[in-house]
Amino acid sequence: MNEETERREGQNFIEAIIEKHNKTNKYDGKVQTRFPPEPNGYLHIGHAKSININFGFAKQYGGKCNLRFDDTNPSKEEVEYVKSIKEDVKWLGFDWEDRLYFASDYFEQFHQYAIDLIKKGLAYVDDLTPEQIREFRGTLTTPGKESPNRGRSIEDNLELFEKMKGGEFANGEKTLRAKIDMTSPNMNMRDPVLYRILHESHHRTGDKWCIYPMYDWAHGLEDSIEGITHSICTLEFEDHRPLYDWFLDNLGIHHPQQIEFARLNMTYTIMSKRKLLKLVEGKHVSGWDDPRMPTISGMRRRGFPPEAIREFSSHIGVSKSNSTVDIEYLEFFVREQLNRQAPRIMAVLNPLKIIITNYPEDKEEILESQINPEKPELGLRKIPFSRELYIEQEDFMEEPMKKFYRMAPGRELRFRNAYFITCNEVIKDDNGGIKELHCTYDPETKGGNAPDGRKSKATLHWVSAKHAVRSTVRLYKNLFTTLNPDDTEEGQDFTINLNPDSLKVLEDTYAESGAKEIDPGTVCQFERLGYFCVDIKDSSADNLVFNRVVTLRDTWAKIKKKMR
RNA sequence: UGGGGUGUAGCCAAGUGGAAAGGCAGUGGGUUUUGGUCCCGCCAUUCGAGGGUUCGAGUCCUUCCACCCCAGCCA
Repeated sequence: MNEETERREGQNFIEAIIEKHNKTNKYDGKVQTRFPPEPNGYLHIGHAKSININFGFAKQYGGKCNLRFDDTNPSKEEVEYVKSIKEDVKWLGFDWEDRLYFASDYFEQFHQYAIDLIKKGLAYVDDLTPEQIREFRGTLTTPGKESPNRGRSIEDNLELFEKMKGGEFANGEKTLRAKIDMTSPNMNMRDPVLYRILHESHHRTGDKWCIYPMYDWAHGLEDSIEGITHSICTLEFEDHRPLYDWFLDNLGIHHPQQIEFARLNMTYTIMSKRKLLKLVEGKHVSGWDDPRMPTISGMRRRGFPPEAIREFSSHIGVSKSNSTVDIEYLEFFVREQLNRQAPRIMAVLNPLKIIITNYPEDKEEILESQINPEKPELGLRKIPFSRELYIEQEDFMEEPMKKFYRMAPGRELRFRNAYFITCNEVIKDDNGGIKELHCTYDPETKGGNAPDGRKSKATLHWVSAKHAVRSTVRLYKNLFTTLNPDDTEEGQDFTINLNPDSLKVLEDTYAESGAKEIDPGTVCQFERLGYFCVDIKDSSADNLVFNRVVTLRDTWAKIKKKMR
């Protein structure tokens, strides 16, 4: 086996490349990466994968990762996006320290490099219209034709380029193009445009420029200027690599290695910024940070911990195969993290009233329970108990089905942290609906244990009616009903697959009194139900609003489903 | 019918000629004051398909098939 390409098990292909470079000293053992978003939208979970890869490899190999805004197109980019991107990267737990860069900071250098290329006879000013350029480019199977302007003298090109820069031409009137090969089977090599004229002001450079560099021209230069060693991007740029290399080789400047990996796709999720924008503008969601959005800000608001997103990102791996990760895999990491960190409380989403007929009307007790059984060191919380309680409607069946071992007439079972309680009577309303349950408690079982060793088949959560905090709970489901929202009939668009039930709001819910103390943005576990996050925008002291992050794993739901 | 990529379990993904890692999902059991957590067991005689080389092939050669990307003055 070749020493230099030897691979460690469990290693991904990028690590193999980096370690090979380190061994051969291609970059003096250095690793310098960058995360290069265009500020034209909010970051989403797919970007999180890229962020994790770029910052992760830098850290893993003792290098650094820059945050660089690739702001070469003034017509699409906005400061609002710059702000949100910085916030999101930071929240995810990554630090670019003092290395915050903008492509627009390099415009002057790009311009110089363009002049170098012209002087080398490798770039020319073209007068062709956009339509003509397209015609001359040829097709996938037929070669292109050279522009009649391709043979202009270096002097003419220099002069015309200067005039382009000076604003003497209208938008689209001229371009600067590289002189490569109009017959290349790689379309990117058919004299790509380096500069276009855009009389528009830029969010950072204002009206200083009216010519703006194209991605292919700018990106390698940005990487080169910053001393990037490994320029990691997504698969669709694979056939841009020859061009990336061409520019850097012909300029004779520092030449990073471009490496392409497969972007993240997830089931029931749309990942294109353009489409996410459409959801926002079409008011299908409340904004970029709607908790149903796959954006970082949406997930943050939903209550996904950054640790979970990082763990997810590193567990999905890095490869070149186009894959779609099951959204449940993300939820697994969310649960795993939240189980560790979330304080527990009890809350009832669909209340059913219980009256403990043998419990004195005016009596109240303060019971105790662990804040988080995974972290006993956190201690106990206090929970009030009284004669009237609420339990979950789902936890009672008048005629219990097989394997249902929650509450039913005549049954005794444990109310969590409280008492063994027996259901004696079902009180109905005029329509025959269940109004309330009359029960009795066993005072000997305080805390939830029977001194005689009696067992309970189930343990229910409950809330004291008089102490409970009435709150709003928002239940979220997948935003789309289809595995791949882009799968649509001819003439339809992905919004047809929007899930009408992706948001359900419950106004009549009751949480343990301690819920009032929970800070916005904090996630707690509603025992037996799931994880809920106090909404950072809409929650207030007099109206608590919870977002459901994810449910708990629900074995009972599976059993029910199987029996049907 | 040009060029560039990718095919290993339901979903991710290691494996780079010498006994098919791991995670998720699923499934069976144990513990449990959350039908949660945790713990243990099971879950690919086969790697897109065929042919070839080899003592030996997921790995090498070859033919074929499927899927993704490219014809912006977007990134």
